[in-house]
Amino acid sequence: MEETIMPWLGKTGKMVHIFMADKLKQHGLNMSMEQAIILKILHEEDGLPQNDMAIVTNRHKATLTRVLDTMEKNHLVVRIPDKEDKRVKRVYLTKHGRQHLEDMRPVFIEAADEVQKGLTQTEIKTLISLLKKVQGNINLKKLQHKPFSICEKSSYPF
Amino acid sequence: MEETIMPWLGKTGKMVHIFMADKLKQHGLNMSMEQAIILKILHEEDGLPQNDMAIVTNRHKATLTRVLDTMEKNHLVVRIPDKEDKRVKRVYLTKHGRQHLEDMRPVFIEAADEVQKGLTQTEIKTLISLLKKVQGNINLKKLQHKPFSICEKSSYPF
DNA sequence: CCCGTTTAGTTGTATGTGCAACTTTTTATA
DNA sequence: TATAAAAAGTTGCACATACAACTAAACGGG
Repeated sequence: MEETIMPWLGKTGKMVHIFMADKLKQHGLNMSMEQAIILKILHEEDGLPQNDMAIVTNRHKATLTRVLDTMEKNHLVVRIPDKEDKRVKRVYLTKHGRQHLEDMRPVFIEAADEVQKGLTQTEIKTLISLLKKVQGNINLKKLQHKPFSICEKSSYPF
Repeated sequence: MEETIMPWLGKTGKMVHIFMADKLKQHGLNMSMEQAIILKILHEEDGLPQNDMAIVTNRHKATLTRVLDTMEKNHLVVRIPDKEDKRVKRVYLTKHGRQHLEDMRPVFIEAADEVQKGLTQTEIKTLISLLKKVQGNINLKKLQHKPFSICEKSSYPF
């Protein structure tokens, strides 16, 4: 009666995050989930401006600055200034970053199988549909200054 | 066909977190979601050992140490050594912490209404049921050394 | 009862996170 | 066109997070 979805969404999301981060480590992939997400975003659309990446990943632009600092230090991505707009820096995958993404793929497929164990295809579709509905209700004005179609992307690897 | 629930769980959880944190700030409540969660846990069972709190909240015990440092500094909780087991510190709500919890209640109720807008009672029940099923599949060995019934608690305010 | 193992909690280190304040560049408007 | 406003990115700061290594206490098998 009184129960809301809030605690379940929050806790499940956190559990998935920890579970995936642990999977990466178990497979010897020295990479945080945050970095994995960024690799995946760039795999779908290389050369995004940092600000767009912040919106897609629901992170503050200052956070992106520092995560990208680390990733650039580790040669996973490169920042290249835009020629049209000198304020913008576009982020590109390196060959090294592409390789890491490839190495992660089987890990995430295995993880998804494990998490979805016992769920029917119908249940999976229902769950995704309900989560989409919830996302539609959440208006994050602070992060999403512009109505980007990009905002609807999944921002999670595989 | 190929689509998995992973990205939706991850992104929705993150969006809910940001949304709630922003709500707290909008209402002038100077408190992180992490601290709000801890207040709620203690409201349900005061005097938990730190290690149990780490398990309930899916956080590393070292993380708990530092969040509790901040909260104790702000007089929201107190740590009291257990008399039976001198290793254990039990955490209790202060009157100030209880007041903050009371102040947060209407904010979270408002937030839940907003997030659940357009969902029927049946859909809400279905969503929660599916999320429970998913949680059952996720075995976080690293954090949950012992089989605590407490692990199944919601660990999210209201 | 002793000694190795386990458990609770803390600390060092590195990264992730958000906010405010800042610089540089672009855009809008008077 | 000049100037104000907005936008992209960075930096200082405070807090959150995980892991490894540590201390202290409890446990357990001889």
